[in-house]
Amino acid sequence: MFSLSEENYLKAIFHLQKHAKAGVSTNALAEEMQTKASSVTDMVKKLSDKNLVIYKKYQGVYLSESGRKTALQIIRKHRLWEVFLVEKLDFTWDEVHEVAEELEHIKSEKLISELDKFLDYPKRDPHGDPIPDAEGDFQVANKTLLSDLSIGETGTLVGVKDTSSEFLKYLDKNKIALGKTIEVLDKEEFDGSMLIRIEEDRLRVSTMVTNNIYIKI
Amino acid sequence: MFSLSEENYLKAIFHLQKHAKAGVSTNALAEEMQTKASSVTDMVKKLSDKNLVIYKKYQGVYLSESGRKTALQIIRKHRLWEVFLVEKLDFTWDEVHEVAEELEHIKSEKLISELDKFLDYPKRDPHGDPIPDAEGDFQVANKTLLSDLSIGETGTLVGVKDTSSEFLKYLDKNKIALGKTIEVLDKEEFDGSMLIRIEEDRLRVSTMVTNNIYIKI
DNA sequence: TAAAATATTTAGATGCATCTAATTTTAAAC
DNA sequence: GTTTAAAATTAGATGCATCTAAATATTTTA
Repeated sequence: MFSLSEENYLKAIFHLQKHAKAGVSTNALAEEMQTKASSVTDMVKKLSDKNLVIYKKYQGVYLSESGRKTALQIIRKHRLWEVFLVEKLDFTWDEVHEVAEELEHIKSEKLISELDKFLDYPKRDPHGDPIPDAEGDFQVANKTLLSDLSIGETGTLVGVKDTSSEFLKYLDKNKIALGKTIEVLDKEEFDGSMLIRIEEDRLRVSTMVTNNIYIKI
Repeated sequence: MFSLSEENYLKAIFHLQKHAKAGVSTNALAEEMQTKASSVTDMVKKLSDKNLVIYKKYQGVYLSESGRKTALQIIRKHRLWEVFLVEKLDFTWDEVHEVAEELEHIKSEKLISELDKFLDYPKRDPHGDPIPDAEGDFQVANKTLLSDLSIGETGTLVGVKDTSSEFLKYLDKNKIALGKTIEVLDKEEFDGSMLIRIEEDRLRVSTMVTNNIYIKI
């Protein structure tokens, strides 16, 4: 069907498209894919020939409907494998990404539908991100960044924005985990840092942290 | 570490080496890999440069110790994934091969050791083939081809040689499965076909069948 | 053992994904 | 609104795995 590289580009465009107002720029894609702008141009042309993206020279790139569908299927696979690794193989949430990056490219409809069933149709991956269903539909959670809460507000931790190993290990160390209740006790005007309560614990966290934690109020 | 193609060549050489008395020939490898002899020569040179095989022009190719180890690790992964697919994801034994061909190339030590644990350290795959351990050691079963049994002899079905979907479906249809007891009731001198008893059932089978079933007496 | 047949290797080309260096287009600054 | 800076594209090259066609070894056959 599609090559490894093509699938990775589609995924990258999908992720960048969410945050961008206009089309995804060549440079942004090059940064995301850890490659050169000229390589991006080449690949984007190929994806355009296959009608996976809409591309006009110098105007950035957009996913087509079929490109979006394909990207969502890859993301579905990635997140299902992450659930498998954590729930069945005792991986920690900071260890799953790399391996899932490989597993997501295995081509078998049956494999994924059976895996989904085996995991009992999970709705979210270990980082709180929604898992698209076979049709590509998924719940868009109404979530807020912790940094946007005011003093006195309380919510549940439903996801993380930064999924780097370093950040996740920091969270583990401080017993900050999905599903826990967080209350904002104080907020420092100067640097935006917060004093928060997580269940029984109190903790001061910087904006590096509060900007990467999603809360549902 | 090694490319997809390199890994597949190592595996192919390993399988052909078992049956061959001398080195594996270029043509045999080309046949196994579904490619041209010239492509084989190129790849074999590359593997030789990496000390994975021993190769002298026109003399065939042998796995080196490190090549053998690598091949066994790939086979280990392939067979563990097959067990997973059958036992956890409800695949049938004729459906697993293709998917396992892809899964076997995922690169993660932890993934495989955890999978092994999750499956409770299986010793054989769904076709009865032994699963090498992390060191590459595996049990060599004392098994005989069904075609080598004489009238009156009884044994247990411990493996299949042909793992094609067609053959496995034929076995399923006739309720011939791993672990079942088989008795040779009669053998036709003319064409080698046999009348066998499998548990309660009686069945006449051709040499196409008896040459592809392994029995432990 | 010389000729014929078969097997294997070499030489040169292709497609894919990538790169560097040079060019062109667009956006920003003055 | 030119000029300058930044972004994007093109042209041409590289490495990998493969191919075809031609050349060379080896094995078989007469």
